[in-house]
Amino acid sequence: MLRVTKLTDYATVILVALARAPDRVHSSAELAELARLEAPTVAKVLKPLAHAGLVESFRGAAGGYQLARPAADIPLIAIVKAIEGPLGMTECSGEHSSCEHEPHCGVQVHWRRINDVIAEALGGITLAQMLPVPPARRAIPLRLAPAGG
Amino acid sequence: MLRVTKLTDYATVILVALARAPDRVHSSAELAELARLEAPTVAKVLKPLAHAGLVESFRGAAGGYQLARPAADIPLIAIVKAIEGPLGMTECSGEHSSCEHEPHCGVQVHWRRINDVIAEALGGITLAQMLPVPPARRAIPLRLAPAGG
DNA sequence: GCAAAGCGTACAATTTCGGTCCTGATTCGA
DNA sequence: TCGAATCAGGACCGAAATTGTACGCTTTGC
Repeated sequence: MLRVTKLTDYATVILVALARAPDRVHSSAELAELARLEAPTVAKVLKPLAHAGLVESFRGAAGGYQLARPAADIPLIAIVKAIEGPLGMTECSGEHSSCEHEPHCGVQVHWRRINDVIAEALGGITLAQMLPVPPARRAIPLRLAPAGG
Repeated sequence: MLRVTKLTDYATVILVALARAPDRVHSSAELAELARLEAPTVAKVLKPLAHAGLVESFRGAAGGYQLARPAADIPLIAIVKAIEGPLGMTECSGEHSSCEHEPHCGVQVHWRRINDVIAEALGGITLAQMLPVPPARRAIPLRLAPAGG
């Protein structure tokens, strides 16, 4: 387990589709086709993404969505946070804990550090690194290190 | 979100309690008191922990549980796996994926790598690091400052 | 004014999680 | 041998989150 939700998974697929044509505006219906997902589901995912400022939305006829920033400037942690809210490995590792066991728990401070470790790991991966590699360049090993290295 | 379940959280608390007296056998009722949890819940957590070989169980009267290994040899990833099963950030990042979108998904290979990064992060933390005070130095009063580096 | 497209909300179905209980199996002591 | 203590394994139920869908409203372009 320890998994992200399907919505977060979908979000990455949709954002990858957007990142492959960053200059165009895609309607949610078009994105649904590209990502092979149901249109209402795509719309549902795009809303929090727009709220978080990861994509830009254009209303009205010929409207749609577009990446708000270059894919290399969108870390994975931002996507996860946009869909699932702030990272919190346990009840008490978030901002304000409501755990009654806190006084005699003794592990919450450690979970907070683990939280940071995970966040750091997710922050080191950008959307650009999720893009499919062109077949001609597939021989180059994938790396999780920040882009530019 | 991206959180572990409460059961996993409980498991760390219970294991910490065991680690503070590694030589003694604790009944589940005793552990429930130490961890301030309900006895049935503690029993439920201990079962998969014993299955995973993290704790040793002794049946019969005067039976109970004991750490199977030193706390320093129990990485956090083992606890998470024992309670929640194999790590899988997404549907398709596990061993065998059942995701129908896989052919045109293009991100599953990246999620697998992310999976590894998280596993590595969780593997670098041991139960010993979750202890409030090293057992050997229990006589020393609790201090907020780091103990000598 | 009309159509296209996003926005917001609400709702039902499914799954998972959290917690409890019950019935056996095993070991120790009288 | 009998009984008590304790773990083992499973079943069960309620609560919550996830998932997917639908409806009505607002904005924009022609």
